[in-house]
Amino acid sequence: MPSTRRSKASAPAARRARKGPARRPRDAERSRSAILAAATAEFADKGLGGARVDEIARRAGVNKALLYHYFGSKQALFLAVLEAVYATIRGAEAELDLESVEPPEAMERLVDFTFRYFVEHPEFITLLNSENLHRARHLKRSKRVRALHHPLIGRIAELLQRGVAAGAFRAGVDPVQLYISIASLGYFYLSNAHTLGTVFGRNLRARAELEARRLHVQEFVRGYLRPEPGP
Amino acid sequence: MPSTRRSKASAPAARRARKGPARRPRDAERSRSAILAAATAEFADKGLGGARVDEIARRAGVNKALLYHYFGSKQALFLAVLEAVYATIRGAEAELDLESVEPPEAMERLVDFTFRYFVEHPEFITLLNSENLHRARHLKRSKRVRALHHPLIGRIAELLQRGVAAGAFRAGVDPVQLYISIASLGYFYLSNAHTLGTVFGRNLRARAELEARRLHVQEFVRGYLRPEPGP
Amino acid sequence: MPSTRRSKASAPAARRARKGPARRPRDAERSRSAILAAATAEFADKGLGGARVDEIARRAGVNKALLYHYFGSKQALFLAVLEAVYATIRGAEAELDLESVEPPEAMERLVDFTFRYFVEHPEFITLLNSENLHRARHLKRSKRVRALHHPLIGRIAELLQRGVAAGAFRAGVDPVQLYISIASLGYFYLSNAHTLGTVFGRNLRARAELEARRLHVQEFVRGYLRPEPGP
Amino acid sequence: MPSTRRSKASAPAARRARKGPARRPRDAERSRSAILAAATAEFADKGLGGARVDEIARRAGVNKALLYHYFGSKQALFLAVLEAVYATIRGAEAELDLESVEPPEAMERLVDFTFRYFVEHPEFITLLNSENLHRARHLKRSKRVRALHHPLIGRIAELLQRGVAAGAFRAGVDPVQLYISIASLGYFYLSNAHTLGTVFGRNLRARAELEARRLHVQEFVRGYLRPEPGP
DNA sequence: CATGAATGAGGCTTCATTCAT
DNA sequence: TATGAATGAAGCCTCATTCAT
Repeated sequence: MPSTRRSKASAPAARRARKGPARRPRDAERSRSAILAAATAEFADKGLGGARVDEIARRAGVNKALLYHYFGSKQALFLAVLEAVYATIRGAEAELDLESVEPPEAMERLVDFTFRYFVEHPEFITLLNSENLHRARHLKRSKRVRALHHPLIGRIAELLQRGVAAGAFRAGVDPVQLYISIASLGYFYLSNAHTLGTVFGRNLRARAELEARRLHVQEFVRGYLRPEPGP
Repeated sequence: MPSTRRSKASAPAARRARKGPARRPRDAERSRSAILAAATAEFADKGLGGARVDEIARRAGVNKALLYHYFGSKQALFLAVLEAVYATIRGAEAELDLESVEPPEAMERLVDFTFRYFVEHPEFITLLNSENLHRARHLKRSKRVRALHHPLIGRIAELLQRGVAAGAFRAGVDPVQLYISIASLGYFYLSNAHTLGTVFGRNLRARAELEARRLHVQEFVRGYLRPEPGP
Repeated sequence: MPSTRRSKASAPAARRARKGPARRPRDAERSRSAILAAATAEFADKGLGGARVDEIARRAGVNKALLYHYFGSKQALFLAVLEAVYATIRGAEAELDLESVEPPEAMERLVDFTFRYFVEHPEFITLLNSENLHRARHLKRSKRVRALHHPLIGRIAELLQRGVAAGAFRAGVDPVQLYISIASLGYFYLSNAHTLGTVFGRNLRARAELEARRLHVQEFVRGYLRPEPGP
Repeated sequence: MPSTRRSKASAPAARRARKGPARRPRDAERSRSAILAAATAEFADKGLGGARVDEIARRAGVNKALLYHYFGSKQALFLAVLEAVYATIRGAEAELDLESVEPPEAMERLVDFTFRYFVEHPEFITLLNSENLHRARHLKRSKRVRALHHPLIGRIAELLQRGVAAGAFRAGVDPVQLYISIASLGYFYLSNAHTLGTVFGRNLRARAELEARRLHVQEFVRGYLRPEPGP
């Protein structure tokens, strides 16, 4: 019949004969997370457009069809990846315990965490760049993501208040602007490390360069937040 | 396309008759720059991977084969675009005349120029992001680009020196780090405006938001550069 | 670059080396009609769903991409085929010259033409069945097709009038109903020849059976059109 | 699906305890007929090629694997559907009791039944069209189906004889041809209602149109069967 | 200089079917 | 009896690139 698929043949025997603990154990949860991990890597490496569904399935060790079974489409998978990486960074951030130390140290912690997180999670940067190229089309469909960011701004606002009250920080700083600036100083450096490194003739991902940058960023934020000298 | 085509058979004859060997000496240049402009727009809009050669040719009003005739490949065209946008921004920067004003004002000019340039040239941001996704593979092949950046750093270094000497700036600031930071504060805000806007629930490209950001960046840089209070 | 295609290699030399008059002579019109012919055959053979674009391109001797270049999509190609077959049958019908003979003979001509056309153009039947399975979705988009059918009904109406006036036909016959009935008697027999042949144990496409059916249809229509006997 | 599933673990135990070896003796039958009903609807809606096994299982509220357990393949299921619909129409036909009324009325009943059955069972038409597209490949494998049609022709032959004897019908009519014609006049009208409706600009499935067609068909058959006027 | 015709090589997605429990 | 997990084999469509004129 023309419009129907032909039947298959072999392969199951071969699979059964493999070694030990059965490679694909019909564990739905494991398959799902393998796909998500593979997709994160692939999307981070090549962007949404450049990523290949074939490659994601291969990396995950599953059939392409299973990927569609679980996630529906390449784009839906991309959104799932975005939600996952956002949840991860915000989750780690939430454990910083900024409330229990003095404002200057708390701020230093936040700056350090942010910079180091970007260094250690380059996928975060490429994924967000890809999403921005697409004008946040996917993220806008997500309800989970916005909820993740309210607490972050709340904590920064509180930290600023404490610092002002203690005479450690200048007054009048918008917490959203500040957070964006803190992120900027690390994000842009890393996101654009290849072009900046090329035009300035430096390897910005070298260990010493990274450390120098981290200190510069710390000093930059600290310097800005210094209170105005009294009259 | 209609506007760039001449009527069927008459024009070429007229052309050939004009003045000897130079055949249509202007049209070649015009086609070339039309392609470049179209490519800039298309690459900026969709990234390198997402851009379509068909679409570039269509926007330029020329045949696809002509595009290949002039540029050889999509990637070579992309590099030509990158070189062009770098040349443009560095050229504009060079006209800032930072040397003829006091250091604080010169710095303010530089910060303002950088921020406004990014706002007014969104293509610059997307193109660089695309090139970074590809690990600056194209730019590394370019000899012209590195040469463009030497003067920039030199001028910033000189400006810092003048400022320190005048007691207006803190000492010990690396001009490369500073330039990267100045760029960061605008670039990241704009490059990630879609995702940031989504997660923070603000339209970061609104006129008022842009102005607020510009002032924040100015203050951020100024605050950081303040000299340490004397003992 | 991940998101771009790799370059090709050979093949053109092989093509040039082939025999005589260059198989693909860059003749747009010829390619178009080859595709249309191949598509007609393939759609007729397997239906819209069962037809394979690959197979159509193969039958037409062109690349699949060219097919998309000319027709846009499988469905648009299907509509082009439908329009072509409708135009063909209505065109042939228009040449019947029903006006110049006596009504009974004219009617006989029309019935004969219709039956024979279906016999000789089995693709017409399968294509229409396919389109009906899809609820005429494609045809509804066509503006050309409706215009083709106005004249047909007009001519049948006129023929009926002439026949009634001459005392040869009964009065009060709706030309649309009549046309549908004439078509029915051949169409259904042929469209369902496989199942009818199976359940009745007869080969309905055998020459003798076809001839018997044709005569039956002629007699059926003639019998129905006989005027009521006077009181 | 929810309504066909029992609560998690309790039900099976209760079942097993019921009365020895018969485990859930009714559910098997119920699943089977649910699948058949779902398949009938899906095949009728989309044709054999367009129907989706997933969708059939979903409509039936069972797992796809169960469908394969019962029917073996999509094609075998299609044949089961065909056999079922043939059995249904022939069964209904058998109850017409044509023998107990005068020939003209009996014929009218047959024509009416046939027309109305097609109107009320559109699935019958699409299923047969699909099977004919596939050249009756499935039906040919069925032994049950041919047996269903012998009686039908026998009864029509008998009816014709009675009618001729009574002077109500013309002589020399082949019962198979007549049956095919009766079916034609309704089947084609309905099978091709979408394309005919489109090209003639009428909604042939509107109630009034259907009634007009039914009367036309009645009159068409009656008119044809009128005896020739005596000399 | 310029073009329309043509194509090979994928890319995303779907689907009938089987496996392990 | 019944299921959720898994897959090989296409199917439609796109795209960078080349050819012939």
